[in-house]
Amino acid sequence: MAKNKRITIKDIANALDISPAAVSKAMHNDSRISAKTKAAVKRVAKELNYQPNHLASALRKGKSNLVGVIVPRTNSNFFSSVLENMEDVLNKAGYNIIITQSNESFDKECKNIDALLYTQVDGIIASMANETVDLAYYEKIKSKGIPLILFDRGENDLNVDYVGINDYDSSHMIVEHLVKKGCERIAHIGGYRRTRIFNNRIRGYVDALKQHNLPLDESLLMESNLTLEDGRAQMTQLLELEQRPDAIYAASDYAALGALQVLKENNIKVPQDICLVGFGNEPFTSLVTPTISTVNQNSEAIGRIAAETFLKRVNDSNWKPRLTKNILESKLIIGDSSDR
Amino acid sequence: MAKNKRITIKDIANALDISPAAVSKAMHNDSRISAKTKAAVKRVAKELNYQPNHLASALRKGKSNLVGVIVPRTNSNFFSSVLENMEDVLNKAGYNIIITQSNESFDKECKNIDALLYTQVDGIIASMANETVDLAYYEKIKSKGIPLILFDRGENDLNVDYVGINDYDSSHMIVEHLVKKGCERIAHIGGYRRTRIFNNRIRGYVDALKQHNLPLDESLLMESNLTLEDGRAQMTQLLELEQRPDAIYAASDYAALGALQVLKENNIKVPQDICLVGFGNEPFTSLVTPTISTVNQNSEAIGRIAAETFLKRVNDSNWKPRLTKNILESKLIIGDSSDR
DNA sequence: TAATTTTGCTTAAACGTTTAAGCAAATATA
DNA sequence: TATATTTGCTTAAACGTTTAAGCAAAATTA
Repeated sequence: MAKNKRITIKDIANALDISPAAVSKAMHNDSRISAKTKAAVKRVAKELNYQPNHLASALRKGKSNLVGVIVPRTNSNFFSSVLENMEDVLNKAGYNIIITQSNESFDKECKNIDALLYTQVDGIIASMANETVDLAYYEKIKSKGIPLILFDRGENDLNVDYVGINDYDSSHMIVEHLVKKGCERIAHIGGYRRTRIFNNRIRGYVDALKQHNLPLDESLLMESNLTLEDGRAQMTQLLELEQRPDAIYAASDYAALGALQVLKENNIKVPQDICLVGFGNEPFTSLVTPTISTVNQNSEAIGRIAAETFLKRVNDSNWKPRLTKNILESKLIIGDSSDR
Repeated sequence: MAKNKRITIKDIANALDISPAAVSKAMHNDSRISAKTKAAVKRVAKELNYQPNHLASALRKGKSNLVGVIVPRTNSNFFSSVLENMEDVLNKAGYNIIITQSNESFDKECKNIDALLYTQVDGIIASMANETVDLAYYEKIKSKGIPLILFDRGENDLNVDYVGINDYDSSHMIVEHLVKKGCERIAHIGGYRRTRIFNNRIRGYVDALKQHNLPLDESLLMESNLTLEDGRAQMTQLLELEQRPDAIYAASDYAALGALQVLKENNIKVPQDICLVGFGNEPFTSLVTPTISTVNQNSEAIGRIAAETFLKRVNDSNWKPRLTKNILESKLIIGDSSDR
């Protein structure tokens, strides 16, 4: 087997004694090529084990059919499900995706953007790292004139397409659920306000309390990175209060799990003594005892719609980027941790 | 801002009234270009916001500096950790990675391989889908003359580099641990034998029993896909036996968790009545009650070493692929589920 | 001072495609 | 039968880089 010799369109042309142009057209089923030639070309291509060179065609056409995707990390159920659905839609439209992880680091995110632009992707679909505040790198994407679609972790100031759930409403929904269960001192283990989605969750929490005439106790509202350890620390702090909360709403399932561990260690009954709700529908929420109430973020739809939005934009040559929000329904999944 | 006009090396050349070749060389710090010209080129490049075109340089150089990676799915802790470490090593060497998911489907895997070859990746690092038996597509990679590195889920018959842990020894280690805890009827909820790693785990289990003079009871050795549901079903089946097992060794943490749920539902005390060990070190093993004993597969090292192996192969122009196994140490993590 | 080497560029071709333009032969139309 | 149209190709240029080869000017050596 010829190992180093790459088979090109020219080899096929030579074999059939026609021009490379004819081969190219035959491959693309050009109407000006005879059925006979097309068949011959395809036969020889298969015989020689021809593999089209993407680099050459992309260079010539000025289009790579590659879409760059940036996610904080792939290892949550949410992101991997988003990716799977995104890939499905894009593959069917002839695109391949390049997945990169920012690991929540701003630096890494910038490097990823550079690498993707360098690879000449036709567009970028991204969920921003928690750290990211400076938007210059994202502006760089826009200035290249390729579509930029944000999902889950977005930023209004970029004025691009956004796909996500309504965090404000979801928060509202959770508080409402807890109030219905008779809770009156609801604590919120939230994310940092500088991240839009966490800010919205906090706003939803605050407004829902107000609506139900519950006082806002600042000691019950805390910000953190929402890791399991953060959840443990914040819960410990909450238990030290003179007036303990009767419900915990954590803005991530990991933080909720941390809180649950501390509650169990202190022999506090969940949900009898304290109700608990998380956010994100991580698989483990249904695996632990008690199962944790949580919010499904509709990852399938987010992935699909983000991909479809990209396709719409890339096919509309005179689209000018502007803030276009696509807000999807989220769903409260009631587990044992708040079902009393 | 010029939106559609792409800045090329020619624009820089024109601005400075030098040749494009000089610009290219200046960018690459060629020793035959004066420091003055280099500085000017870099200044103008920054001013014009020049972005090198990867497609053109890759085409010309016959090297894309892209590595394709195929994993069953990204959403396990194991694979995302492998990916993170792989990316780290490869980025530092000037490579970017294209991650694709097979979703355990043979069809999808073939499509992924085609897409990667089409994108002209310089090599492929893969962990095979469970479904994959036919190796023709992997042979296709080899026939292109680019390095193919397998990890975790490999296949001896392909005769390429492999990085993974010693599943046989790990199994041995688990059985030994259970025997030490006084278990005598150890069941194995295993994967299908046709997958090499699961076959090795079964062999390790069987041989370890023999070594400890324990009888091999065929009703205690079962094969499945190792999902949570499989774990539940198999555990239920095991409880129906006249002679129940006193220990369960599941070849995946998910199956172990399923088993644990059934045990708890039947008020069987773990580890007092039955010991339980899983495999894979999924995060939830340390989150549930009792924590599940499991095996750490050394994902960081696997990722790093797979990447380094690729670099070695790609830089050695007269390397001929042959079976080269790099077997790493695994580590038993003893949780409450088998610590009695 | 003359010969040699080094420096700093330029020219031109190449990578593998695609595509606009063109042209002869075959076919259809008048 | 003469003209127009369609069919089925070919030619050549282009996409944006890199690089081998070459050449004049400057610097070094003899």
